[in-house]
Amino acid sequence: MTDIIEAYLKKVLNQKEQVEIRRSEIAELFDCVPSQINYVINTRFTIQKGYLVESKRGGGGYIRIIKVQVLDESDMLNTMIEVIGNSIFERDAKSVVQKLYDDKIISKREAKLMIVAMDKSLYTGDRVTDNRVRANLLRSMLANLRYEEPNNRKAD
Amino acid sequence: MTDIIEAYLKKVLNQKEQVEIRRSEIAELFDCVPSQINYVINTRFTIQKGYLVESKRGGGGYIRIIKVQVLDESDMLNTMIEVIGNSIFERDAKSVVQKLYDDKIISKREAKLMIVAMDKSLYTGDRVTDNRVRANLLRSMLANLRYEEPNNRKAD
DNA sequence: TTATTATTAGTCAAAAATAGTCAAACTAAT
DNA sequence: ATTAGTTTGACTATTTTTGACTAATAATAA
Repeated sequence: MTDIIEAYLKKVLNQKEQVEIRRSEIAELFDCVPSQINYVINTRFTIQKGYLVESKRGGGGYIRIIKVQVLDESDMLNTMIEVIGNSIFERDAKSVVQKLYDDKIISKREAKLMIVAMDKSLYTGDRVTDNRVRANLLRSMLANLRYEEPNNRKAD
Repeated sequence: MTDIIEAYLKKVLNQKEQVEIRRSEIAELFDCVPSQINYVINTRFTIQKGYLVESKRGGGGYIRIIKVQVLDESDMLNTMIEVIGNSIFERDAKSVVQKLYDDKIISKREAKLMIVAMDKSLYTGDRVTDNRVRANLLRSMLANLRYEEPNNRKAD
């Protein structure tokens, strides 16, 4: 069943850059429970496989799958994400950003944006919490740099 | 329905600086309850998205939506820093970043970096703390942009 | 001028309409 | 037999829609 739904979605994505579905409709179409759709998406449309997923709940809700291009620097970024782990000092975080800039993975403006966001003074004041939140932020930002969206995609 | 009404109002605002409506008329036009109009305005025409709303009750009452005019980039950044204040929700923070992107003050990559950094899931889990830290981060990042040379983007 | 009524818009919370999570049960592959 | 992958459904979270009630202003009557 997962394979069938995956194939269906990929067929659509072969024609278009993105596909937008209503979860319950697809579930009905393939006669399965709605959460099956989440399973398909979580296992087959991951960022590693080159897909980005957005969704909205409530009236007019949807799930949108977008094909993205995984960039060359992805491997290096993954390595850095691992190095960051779940806690990082301000000093080390700034070094990571500096390295990205030195390696020309990010622009100067991007580097400065990221560096100011690593500053201790912005956080809670609790060292353990702060290092953890900082790591979360930095990892998320790096993860975001791994891919590029098609530029004709519908704005949200 | 919300999306349809939003699109309608934005279309009018594309031609003019402001739009003035009679709540009951628009509700009738789209066949919805009047308070739906308030919902659209409260969620789609916020100050974070660059709109001001004025209204009057009673005979001849109206709702007026005004596009906020800012002079230049630095002015816009200062305005947004004020709007952020010392606490901001994820949703509103993302609106602010989106607005800066729409106005071409930041690039798409910069916008994405900032938007992922606003995500609730990265913080402590305590709402009050998180909104405060998020505001600190966003204000710092915007303040930083004031002193940078404008980015030289090609085509995003 | 003051009080009353009519005409608007605003607020808030309940209900409805979505999607997400998680773990137990099931199935297939080794 | 064991393990990994899949299916299912109960429960949760988010967003929109709806309507009863409230508040403000204008128009009218006293």
